[in-house]
Amino acid sequence: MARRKAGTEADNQPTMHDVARRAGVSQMTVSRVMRGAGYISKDVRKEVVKAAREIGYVHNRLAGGNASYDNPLVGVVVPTMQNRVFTEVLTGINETLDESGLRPVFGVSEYSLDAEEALVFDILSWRPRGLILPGLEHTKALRQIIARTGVRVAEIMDTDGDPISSCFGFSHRAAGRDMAQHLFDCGYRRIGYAASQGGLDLRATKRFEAFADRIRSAGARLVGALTSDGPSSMLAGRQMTAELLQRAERPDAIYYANDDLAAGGLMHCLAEGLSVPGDVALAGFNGLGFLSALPMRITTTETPRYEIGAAAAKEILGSTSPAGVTKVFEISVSVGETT
Amino acid sequence: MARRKAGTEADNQPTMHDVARRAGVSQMTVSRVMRGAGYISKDVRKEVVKAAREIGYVHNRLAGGNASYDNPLVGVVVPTMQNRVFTEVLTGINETLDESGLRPVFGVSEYSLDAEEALVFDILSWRPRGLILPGLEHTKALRQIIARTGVRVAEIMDTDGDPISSCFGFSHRAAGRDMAQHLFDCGYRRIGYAASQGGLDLRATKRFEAFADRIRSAGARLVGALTSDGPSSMLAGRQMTAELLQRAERPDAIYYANDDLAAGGLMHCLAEGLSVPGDVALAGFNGLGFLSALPMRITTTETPRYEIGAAAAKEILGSTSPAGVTKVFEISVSVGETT
DNA sequence: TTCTGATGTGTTTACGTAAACACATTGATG
DNA sequence: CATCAATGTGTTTACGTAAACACATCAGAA
Repeated sequence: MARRKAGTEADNQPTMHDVARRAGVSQMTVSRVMRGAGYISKDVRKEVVKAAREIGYVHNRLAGGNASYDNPLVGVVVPTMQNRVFTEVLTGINETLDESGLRPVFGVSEYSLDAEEALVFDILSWRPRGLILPGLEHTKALRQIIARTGVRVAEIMDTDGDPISSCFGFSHRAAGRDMAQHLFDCGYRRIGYAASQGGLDLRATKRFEAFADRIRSAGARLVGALTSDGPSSMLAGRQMTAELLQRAERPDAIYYANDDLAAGGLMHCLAEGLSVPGDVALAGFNGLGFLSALPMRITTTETPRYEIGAAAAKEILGSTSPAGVTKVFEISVSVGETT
Repeated sequence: MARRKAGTEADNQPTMHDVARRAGVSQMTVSRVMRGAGYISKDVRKEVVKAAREIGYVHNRLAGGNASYDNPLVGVVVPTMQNRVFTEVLTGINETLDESGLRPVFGVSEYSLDAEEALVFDILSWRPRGLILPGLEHTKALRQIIARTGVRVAEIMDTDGDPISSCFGFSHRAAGRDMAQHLFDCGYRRIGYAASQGGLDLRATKRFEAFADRIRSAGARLVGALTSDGPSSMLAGRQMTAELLQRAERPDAIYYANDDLAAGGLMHCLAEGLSVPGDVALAGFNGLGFLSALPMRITTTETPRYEIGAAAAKEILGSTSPAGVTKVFEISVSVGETT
């Protein structure tokens, strides 16, 4: 039987040797069975599996894992868990990794690049097979350590910038510009804007900058831009909408940093008896599924969250493409209609 | 310099020995600095940190990790990522673990106990410090392996059942019963019910059973119970509500398995011009924050998602309490009012 | 028939860290 | 002033797995 630090009571976990002894084979054979690698005869495999089950052996990846560097962990950093967008990305990542027996180790950066750096240093200590990071902006130290360790990295959600190696996303500048154009084309001229996260969301900022540029160059006016602190929520959207609509120069359309805020805006309108888009048009971002359940539709930009997560995960587990893959996903403005 | 499997090109990651050589100390001293354990003088610490930074060394937990069994990984299984409830639980878990330098490795079971079993076997191969599992129902094999390995386990969300060791949650039967009583006390007598996940959500089922019992024993009638497949969503809630309200015996109150479904019901009512709770009362479950942004309030049961996650995480990292902790959190029916 | 490559199993050793133990040095305590 | 505990650092060794290599056996090809 395997022993462990003297005195650690009944903490003697079985090892491959124990399984091997019981099955009458060598430890190496057990290792091959556990990993499903190499040639193993049906009979031996059955014996080994049976022996392992009988003594309650669980494969220990920490052990040899440091001698062989093929570690089925993938580090994943997301900016927040409060936004459905990232849970959908995570779902795409998780399902794709699952198929290949990889497992995500994750951290939440709360939109802080310094926190992201600390997270990545920590996660790298697990020698992950790859890293999935949000956005293209990172600290210098983070870029350095990634270059030094040579870990495979997939950046996601954004393509406006300089990727470390591969990235999967779309252009937020284009998204902002297109929405501005769309609102202008629909005849709106006094535009409001509402965001959250206190401006830490760099991709939302990119959208807004491109949006504002186009609004102005087209000849419309940005009549108010609010940013709330903290995570985005319907409530924050509702409150900012109320504030925007009380202004002297009242907007005829409002662009929100995301659908949650926009839906909150819609709730304000419902509560106040305002018609959408008659009294004020609302535009969100992401195209989350719950929009289709609302009593009125709002305009939004459809983004492929699940697909981005899945593509990034595939990149990590792929043996192909050493570096330099940039996949730009299609996004499309979907025009809301009142039901 | 450290070498690695011959021929693996520039894949020679530095080791503690390299750092030690550069800093003029022993490998063990580097180990102590990296872990922040043992006694280290300020000067030596500074030298070591500097040397590590210079050569780009990242601590490798896989290596010695198998000799010492104090592994800062915690396995976390959630039934779904589609429901805000679990992302809030995850947030509580993550933030609490973060403070102690632990990291979650997670898996999604999709409400399947067999999938949960497979996930746990996989996660156990990382020799996690502990395991956080949803609910009290698990496969026999899972219970066995947990007993065999002696891994610390915290079950969460539910207290109606027989915990493996410690559990953190509340009684779903009580929640269902209380809501039934509340609706009865308010005078509702024809009650509808709507759920999702095709009945796989065992905790929702417990709520419903206790709810239905009380409804009947109190003398009201359950006039319809619908269950949609797939994850819960506002859209599913809206559709089921439409269906329930078309029935011959039209419900005067509807209980939903969660707030998303209930909010969908509210959207149906808004779209149809029905007054809530005048024409039909709606009751959800969880008390999610977005309810406060809706133009009308619905009744719900407040559950402490974040707190449950945080408590479970604390239990895992606590050296106290070898086993047998059951913490039942308060839940409360919060009555909706029309704004 | 002999050779060859696929199949199946064992032996030896490396992996990089951390525990265990040993041993200075220092400052405070009695 | 001797003793002791706290502080600081080094040496040796264990951890459990998987790579590398070795060596059978066997079927089909040459």
